Amino acid sequence: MKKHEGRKPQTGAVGPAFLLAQIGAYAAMKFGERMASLDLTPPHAGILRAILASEGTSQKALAETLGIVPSRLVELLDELDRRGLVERRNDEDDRRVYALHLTKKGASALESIGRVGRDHEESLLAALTPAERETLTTLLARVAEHQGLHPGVHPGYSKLRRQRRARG
Amino acid sequence: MKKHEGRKPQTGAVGPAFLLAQIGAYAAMKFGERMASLDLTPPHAGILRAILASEGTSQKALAETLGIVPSRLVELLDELDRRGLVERRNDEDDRRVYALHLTKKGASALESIGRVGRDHEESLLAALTPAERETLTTLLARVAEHQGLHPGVHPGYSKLRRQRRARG
DNA sequence: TATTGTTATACTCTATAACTATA
DNA sequence: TATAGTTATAGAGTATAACAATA
Repeated sequence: MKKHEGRKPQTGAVGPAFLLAQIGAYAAMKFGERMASLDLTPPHAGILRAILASEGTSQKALAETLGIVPSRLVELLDELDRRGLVERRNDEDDRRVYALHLTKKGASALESIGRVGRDHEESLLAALTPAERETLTTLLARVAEHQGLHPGVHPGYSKLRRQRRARG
Repeated sequence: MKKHEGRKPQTGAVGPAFLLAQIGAYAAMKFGERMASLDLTPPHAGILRAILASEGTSQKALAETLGIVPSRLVELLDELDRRGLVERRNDEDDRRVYALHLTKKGASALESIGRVGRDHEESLLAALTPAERETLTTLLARVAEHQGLHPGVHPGYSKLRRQRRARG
């Protein structure tokens, strides 16, 4: 059976770069599903984590850290605030800024998020042994670091997806 | 050594699942940038690849394969058609359907996409040795297969991102 | 005059629903 | 009556720009 005709050119659809994009999108989607069970979204999780990491931060600084635009952060915080997971405390020195804090409820939500995240991870990597997961994590961490990705900051597509189509 | 006090709760932001989502989004974004230099988008690349893999397929079948909705495929094909990369040939037997084919120009574009993809991969994995890339690819392929992801089909977020927030 | 947080608005992407022409 | 492809419309998500209060 002549084969050389039907052979497909290598278009990169099966290499590691494609696999990373494919699995990454899948992982994000699955995590979103699990977050929905807590009535939260992945961005909410990132905000709660970031506030824990630097209690008392301002919205400006937090937006900077997460790589999102302040106006968007407002709405996300509105929801967390409304549900009593975060607090916007007035800053005595500068009355323009809010100091962001986690409430008890917020800390507890963060623990639930952690559980959900571990379940998610377990399920996602079910095909691999513990040693293999270790190897994978190490390799991925090196790639992330080399690319200058900030630990714990998901590029929600914020900054970078900028350049659309070149010409019309 | 007491550990339980100062330790930050594990929220899963540094584990492999998060790294996969983070790097995956980054990889998709970077690939999109490179595709823009060809005045194409990642979905266009997927369509060209899929048509090559099954020349003469119908829009319905292609939409099914790619996991996108027919109405969306129309617009993407319109652009590729307008630019002479694909052809919609009339099917003799059933005049409702088009048989999709790659033009010479389309095949050539696909080769450019392949080059772009290899450059992309090289740049993305620059931190790893060839042997490590091999290891990474193998592990990722096993994860993808175990999760039932179709080779070469990016879940553009099509199907799955469905379930929004639970309650309002 | 510059800055923090907010509101109003616009744009992109993608899906659902209504439509046409064939079958 | 059902199906392939198309057009019209709507929704989610995110950004930009204008704004009010404070510095």
